[in-house]
Amino acid sequence: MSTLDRPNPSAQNRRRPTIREVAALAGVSLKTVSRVVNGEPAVSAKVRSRVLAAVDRLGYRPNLTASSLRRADGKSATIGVVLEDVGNPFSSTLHRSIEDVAGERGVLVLAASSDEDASREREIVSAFTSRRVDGLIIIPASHDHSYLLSERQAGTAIVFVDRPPAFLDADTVLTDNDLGVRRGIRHLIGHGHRRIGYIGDLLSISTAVMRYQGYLDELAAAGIAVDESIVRLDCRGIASAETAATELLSSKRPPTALFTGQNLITIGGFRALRKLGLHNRVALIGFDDFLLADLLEPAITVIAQDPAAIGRAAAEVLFRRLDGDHAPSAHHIVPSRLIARGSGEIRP
Amino acid sequence: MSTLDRPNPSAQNRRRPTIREVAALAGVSLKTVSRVVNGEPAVSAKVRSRVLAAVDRLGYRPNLTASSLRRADGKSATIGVVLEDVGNPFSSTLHRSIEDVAGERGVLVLAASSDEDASREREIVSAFTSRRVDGLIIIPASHDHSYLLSERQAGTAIVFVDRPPAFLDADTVLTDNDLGVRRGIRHLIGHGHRRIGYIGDLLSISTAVMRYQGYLDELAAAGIAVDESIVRLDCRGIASAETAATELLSSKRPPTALFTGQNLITIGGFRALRKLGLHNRVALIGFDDFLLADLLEPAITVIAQDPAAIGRAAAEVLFRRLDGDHAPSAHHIVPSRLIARGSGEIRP
DNA sequence: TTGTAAGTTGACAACGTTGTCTGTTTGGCG
DNA sequence: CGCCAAACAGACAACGTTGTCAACTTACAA
Repeated sequence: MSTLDRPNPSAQNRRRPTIREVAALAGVSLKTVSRVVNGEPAVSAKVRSRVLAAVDRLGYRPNLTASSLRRADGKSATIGVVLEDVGNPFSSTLHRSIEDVAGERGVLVLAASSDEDASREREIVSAFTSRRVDGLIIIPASHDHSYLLSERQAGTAIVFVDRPPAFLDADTVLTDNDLGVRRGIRHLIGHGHRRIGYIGDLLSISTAVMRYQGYLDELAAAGIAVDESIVRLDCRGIASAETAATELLSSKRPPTALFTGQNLITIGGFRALRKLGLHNRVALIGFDDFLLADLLEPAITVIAQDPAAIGRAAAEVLFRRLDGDHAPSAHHIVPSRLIARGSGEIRP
Repeated sequence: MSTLDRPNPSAQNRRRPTIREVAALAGVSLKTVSRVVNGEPAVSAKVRSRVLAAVDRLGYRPNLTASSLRRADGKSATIGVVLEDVGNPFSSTLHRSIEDVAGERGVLVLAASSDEDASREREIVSAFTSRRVDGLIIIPASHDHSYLLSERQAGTAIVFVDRPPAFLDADTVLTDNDLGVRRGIRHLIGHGHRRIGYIGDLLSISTAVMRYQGYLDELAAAGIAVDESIVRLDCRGIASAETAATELLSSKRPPTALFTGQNLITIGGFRALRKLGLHNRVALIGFDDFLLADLLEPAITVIAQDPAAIGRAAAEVLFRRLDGDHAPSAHHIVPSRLIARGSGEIRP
C-alpha cells in the first residue's frame, strides 16, 4: 500500500506505548518498570537507568486512569468544581484560586456551570463522580443535597462555598452576607439617609435572602420602618435591575440612597442613576466588588467579597479532608469589607 | 466494637457498589448489567427492569475510568483546556463557550492556567494526557509545540486558539489581530490624528507582535512615519501600562491619541488619562472589549474580540476531529469589530 | 564453606468494565 | 410435533496498571 492511500499519514498511527512495551525494550518485568515510574526504592541504579532510557525512547506516559483503578487508595488526583457560571468573575476567580491550591498537589480541576439550575447541578455531580473525582467543591443551586450522602460515604470529600447546603451536613466556606449588608446600610444611615431602597437577586438563591435579611435587621436596629415601595426583590441581571431601579427612582417618594444586593444589579442600578442624571444625588452601595468600579463617575462604594480567599479556604478544607481529617463539619466565614469610593458617601 | 469507637461513623463506610454487586442482586450476569447500563438492545424488558431496580437500590454509578480503559475507542469523554488564566475574562468566557459545546455531548472539561509560562503549559498538557483526555484546546504560551506530535499520533485532537502553534501543524481559531488594529488606527486617522501612541503587551505573546505589526502597517499605509518615542512595548498588566501611558503623555511632544493593545493595558492607559485630566482631550482606542467600558467617562471605543465565538468554533472543530474528520488542518478567523463609544472619536 | 539477611526482581492476580464468543431459550412456521 | 432463526444470557479474556508474595542474587559474618 502506497502512502498515497492514506490522506493524512501522520494522524492516529501509533498507539500509545504501555508499560509492557517499556518492559520489553528494557528487558525487565512489568513490575520493575512500575517501580521505576513510581519512584519506589527497591530498584538498582543500573536497572533504573535502563528503564528510564526505554521510557524516554518510547515516549511512555503512565495511564493515570488505569493506575487509579488499580491503586489501593483509588485516588484520581482530580477534583470537580460546580460553579454558577465558569465565565462570570466571581466563579472564575474562585476557580482560579482553587486551581492554585490543587496545582500544588498535582491535582487537576474539572469545572462546570450549573447556571442556577438544580437538575443541572445533579447532572454535573453525576458526571464528576462517574469519573471518580476525589473531591467536590460546590456553589449550590439545588435545595436538597441529600443525594450527595452516598458519595460522601464512598469517600468523596465535599465542600460548599458561597451558600450553605440543604439537608446535608458538610463543610462550608461562606461570606458574612448579613453582616456585610448591615455594614453598608449603617454606612448610609451614618451619612444621613433614612430612605434607603433595596434591590435584590433571585430569592431562590439563599445568599440573596441572607442579604435582604441584613437590610431588614439593620433598618430595624436603627428604628427605621421598612417601606416596601422602595424594595425590589427577585431581580436577575443588569437589565432587570435597571428597570427596577428606574421604577424606584421615578416613584412619588423616591429613596435618597440605594443598596444593590449583587454585582450585576449594582451595574443595572448605576445605569439607571446615570440615565436619570441622579448619579451625583442619590447614594449607591453595592454588594460585591467589580473591575473598574473605581473608575466610574462617581466611583462605586461596595461591600467587597473575597472570592480568591473563599476558593483558597475551600480547597484547603477539601484537601485536609482528603488527607484523612475526620473532624465534624467546619463552617468558615470569609469576611467582606466596605470599600468607600464616593457613591456611598453622597449625602441626601 | 461499639459505635463510640468510630468518631464519624457516617464517613467512608460503604465502598461504591460495582457492576458485580448489581448483577448479584438482580440475579443476572455481569455482562447483562453492562448491557442494560449502556442501553444495548439484546435484553428482555423483564430482565432490564429487574436490573434497573437493583441499580437504583444500590445507588450504582458506572465507573467511567474503568469503562474507558476497556472500551474499544478508549474515549474518556473529557477534554482539556489550557488557558492563560481561568480567572481572566477572556479565558473564562472562552472556557464557558467550550463547556457549552462539550456539555451537549456529555463531555466534561478540565481547565488549567499556564500564566504565560511555557514549562507550565507542558506540565498541564502532560497532566491532561496522563488522564487520557480525548482532545486539547490550547492558548499557547510555549513557542515550540513539537512535543505534542506524539499525542496527536496517539489520537488526541488538538486545536489552538487565540495564537498559532509553533513547529506543529494543527487547527487554529484566531482573531484578526492585525486587521482589527488597522481598523482602529484608521478610525483615529479618520478623526484627524497624526500622532498616535501605541502601548503593547509582552512581545513573547505572538498576538502582541501581530497587533503591533498592524499599527506599523496602517501608519505606513497612511504615509505617517513611526515615532518610537510614543511607542511602549512589552508592558504587562494595569500598573505597568499606566506608568507607560503617563510617560508618553508627559513627554515633550505627546500623542493626540493612544492605541492600547490589550484589555488591562487599556485600563491602565485610561487611568493615566484620568489622572492627568486628559481623558476628554486625548483619544483612546483599546484592543479587547471589557465589562463597563460603556459606563466610563468617556465611554471607551474598542476593537472587540468575540471570545465566546472563538471558544465555540474551537470546540466544534475539536469534536469534528474526534468524530473522525481527517482533512488537513483548518485555520479559522473570528473577526473583531470596532465599537465606537466616544473615547475614540475625540479630535485632536 | 555455609547460613542469613538484605536487596532486587518477577509471576500472578486484581481493579471495574466491555468485546467476543458460545450456549440457551423462545416463538413462529411447516 | 419438530425445526430453525432470532432473541437473550453468560463465561471468559482483556484494557494498563499496582499490590502481594515468592524467588533469586549478593554480601557478609560465623
